[in-house]
Amino acid sequence: MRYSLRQLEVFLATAQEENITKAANHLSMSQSAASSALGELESQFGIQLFDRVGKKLQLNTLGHTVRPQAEALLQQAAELERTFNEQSGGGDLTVGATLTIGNYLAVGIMARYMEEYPGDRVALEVANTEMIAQKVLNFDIDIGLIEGEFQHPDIDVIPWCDDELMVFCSPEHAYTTKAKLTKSDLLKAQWILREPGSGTRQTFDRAMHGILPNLDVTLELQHTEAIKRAVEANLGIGCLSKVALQDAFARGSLINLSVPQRDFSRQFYFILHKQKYQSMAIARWIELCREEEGKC
DNA sequence: CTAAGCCCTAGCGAAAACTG
DNA sequence: CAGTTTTCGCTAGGGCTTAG
Repeated sequence: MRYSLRQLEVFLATAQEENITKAANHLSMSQSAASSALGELESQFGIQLFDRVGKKLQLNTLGHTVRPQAEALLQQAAELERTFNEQSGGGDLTVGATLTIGNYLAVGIMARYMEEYPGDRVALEVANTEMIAQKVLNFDIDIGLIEGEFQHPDIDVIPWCDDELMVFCSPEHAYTTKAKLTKSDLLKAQWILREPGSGTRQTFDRAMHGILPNLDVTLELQHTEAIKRAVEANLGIGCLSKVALQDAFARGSLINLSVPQRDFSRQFYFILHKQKYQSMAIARWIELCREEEGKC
């Protein structure tokens, strides 16, 4: 073997940081050792994996090509190591999720995962779809959980479960007496919604096709809990995913309103880097998500 | 089979070289 | 000049070879 796993670690850390010093810190080694490990790997095969542009190390075409393979190889090596250690658990996992999924679904799944594999850590990063996808592409996270459509040539998008937005109001609101809301009810209402660009808002806008510009949006908030509080205070009516509302409906602090003529359905998806090695940890995580599907 | 010696590799710190 | 990478000399540890 003309290269070592350590050299690959240095290569990947450098690819991620675009900086040998930071990569060395990341790996808890001296900068010179990292530099020589990378230099060794390149000189061993007479290749260059980075373009040295001034002070920056930028991944070149060859570097981009081998990065996913190196990533996969190290993942497998880590798994093999775990097997040697007779810890047949899942392994550490970094999950990215959008706000709704992160707050209402992912935490429960994390708890089950960590209960199953007490030694393993799961890190959860909550961000918008765009950020999650970027982190998947950069191998920063192992798997992304997103709401709404997404497409990228390097990303596999796998449907997870169906979701639905629900319109709701406070128990004191005049609409609680209505069996169903009509178009004019929707137009007369004061809306409290998620901010534009969020997956929830995308679905809402799509559902309100035709009357969207005429809706009275009084408040746009980035947090689902804040929206629920505002609606509870009877500042207007809201529209959020059913997973965020089940508790409040059960308690009676919020009331579900029927809007039969509008399609509020959507889907949650897994997103994975096409070239990333599918570790046992990822496979188990997906399994647990599928088992949790009933709660969506 | 074991122990001693040799060699190789990875890592470190310091200094040089390079760039913006 | 400051920040970063590369190079150099040195050390420690591990693995391989060989003599007994």
